[in-house]
Amino acid sequence: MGITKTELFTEEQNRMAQIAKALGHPARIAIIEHILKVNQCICGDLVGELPLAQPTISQHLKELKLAGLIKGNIEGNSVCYYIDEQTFILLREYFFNIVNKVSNNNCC
Amino acid sequence: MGITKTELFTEEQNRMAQIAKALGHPARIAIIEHILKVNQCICGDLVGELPLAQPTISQHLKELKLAGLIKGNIEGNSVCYYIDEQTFILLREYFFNIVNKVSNNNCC
DNA sequence: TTTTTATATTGCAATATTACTATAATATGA
DNA sequence: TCATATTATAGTAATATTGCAATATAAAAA
Repeated sequence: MGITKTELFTEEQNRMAQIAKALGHPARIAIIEHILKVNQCICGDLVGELPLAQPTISQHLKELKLAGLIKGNIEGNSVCYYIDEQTFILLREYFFNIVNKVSNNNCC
Repeated sequence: MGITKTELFTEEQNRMAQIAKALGHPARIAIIEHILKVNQCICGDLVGELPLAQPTISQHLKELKLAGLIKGNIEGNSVCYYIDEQTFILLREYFFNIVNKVSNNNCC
């Protein structure tokens, strides 16, 4: 099939999966980490930084943006990409709560 | 192509992408959340809990285990799955650091 | 206006993922 | 031993992802 049965899960579960999926590629992790390092950047910077073709990087940026991990501001003929802090706060909280919960458990 | 060029990225980037990818499906998020709720469970519990067939759930469990998000102990003829805390601590730290870094930035 | 610069989109081929049925493997209980 | 219970694996079909070349779009510079 190859199709995910999203209708069978909660909105929150689908949202978290969407975010995680967007981070589920090393190029997209590398993009996030580069933006973190330089604060903000344009697609061309990443083309110089990563060993991938421009259309490939543009596509990865699109997916990161769609999942809400980055935002883009048009500045002249280029686009300034930067981190969407809110989404990473959500991730921080999510895993903070999980670790908290697990620490209180005793297991098999 | 459909093939990820893992050799072009660092070990850490590939590792983080691997973990995120494993969480990038609502069924696997649902599995993690169910294990968190009941502390530990066997595959059969999840078959009763999620609207997916047994082999599908078994496959998802395998991927979660491979990525190091859960562990499994054989107990008789069933397998007891539970959260691998260390990996979630890694995730907590990763996003904690990102939010910290972003908060200190001022952006476009 | 024409050219250059920067990014996005389209179309494609190779590969990966998802979910299932059927079946295998393994341990437990009668 | 034979049947049952539990999980895993193999095989398959439908769909998604990845990465690129070619091209389109749009703003800036000449």
